[in-house]
Amino acid sequence: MNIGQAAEATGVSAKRIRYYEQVGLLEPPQRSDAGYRVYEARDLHTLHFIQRARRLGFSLAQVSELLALWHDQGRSSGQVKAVAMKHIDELHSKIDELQSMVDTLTHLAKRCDGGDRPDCPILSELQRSES
Amino acid sequence: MNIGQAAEATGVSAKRIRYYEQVGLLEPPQRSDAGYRVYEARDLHTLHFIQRARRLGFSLAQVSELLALWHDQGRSSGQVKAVAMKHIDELHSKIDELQSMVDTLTHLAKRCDGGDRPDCPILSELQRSES
DNA sequence: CTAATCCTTCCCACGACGGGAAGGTCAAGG
DNA sequence: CCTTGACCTTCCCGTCGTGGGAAGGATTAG
Repeated sequence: MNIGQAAEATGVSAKRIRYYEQVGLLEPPQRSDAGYRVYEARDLHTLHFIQRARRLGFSLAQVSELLALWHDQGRSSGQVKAVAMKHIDELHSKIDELQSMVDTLTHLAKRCDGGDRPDCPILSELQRSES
Repeated sequence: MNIGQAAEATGVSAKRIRYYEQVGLLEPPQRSDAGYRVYEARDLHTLHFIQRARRLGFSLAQVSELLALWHDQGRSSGQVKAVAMKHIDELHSKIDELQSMVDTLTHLAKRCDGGDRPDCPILSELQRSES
């Protein structure tokens, strides 16, 4: 199976597959006589795994940890859970940060009439001279 | 006022100030005989403005729009509000995306006992073979 | 035989900076 | 007057996770 077919089968672009190989997430696959990458079923499994972890927002570094744990028969579920919990914390922080931006902006936008006149509390807030 | 003092005064690093100038957010300031950038009060106002807009999560492109509106005497508050509302929408989308990751992960983490045994629903979910 | 479609490696770009090198400038103190 | 240290300048590289595209070889279908 060539890279294009692997991409088709997994929904991971050929570009990304090569990148994952380059950064060490994916084992370098067999090569055909012409130098084409040849993928096996287990490579597709790994790609699916990476794809799902990425959709859950894990960084490639975290995906790398998860892959290592996946392959490690001696892992404990506690190790996996720790990676997940840390990620959940990061997501919560990010959400809180974005939510506070939304709160401030929504408050300002409400006070902005949105008409043709130039007066705008949003700009007033941005140009305020105090901290 | 040199760049270091402007940085000190506004909390925007000298690196960032130069970068904002490079990408056209900030007017190139006067230069001293030796080629040092010399900042005036209005440059500091602009830096404060940029700083606040960045804290609200606007991209530099959006900050650029806001600065243009700020300087445009003929603007309407509706134009400003439109930029803000678009940004609020983007923030909401991002929050929803992150929240759905949190929901999935929290659900999985709850079912993972976190002990020493290797069985882990998080890994099981990631390696699932169906879509 | 040729044309289309694959594949390869390579470099460039994004956004929004930070780090650090190499070199010029300025102010204070000996 | 000279040195030292703190400042400033430009320049290039790295981040993170890709996408785009060029140049060139391989394969396949007609």
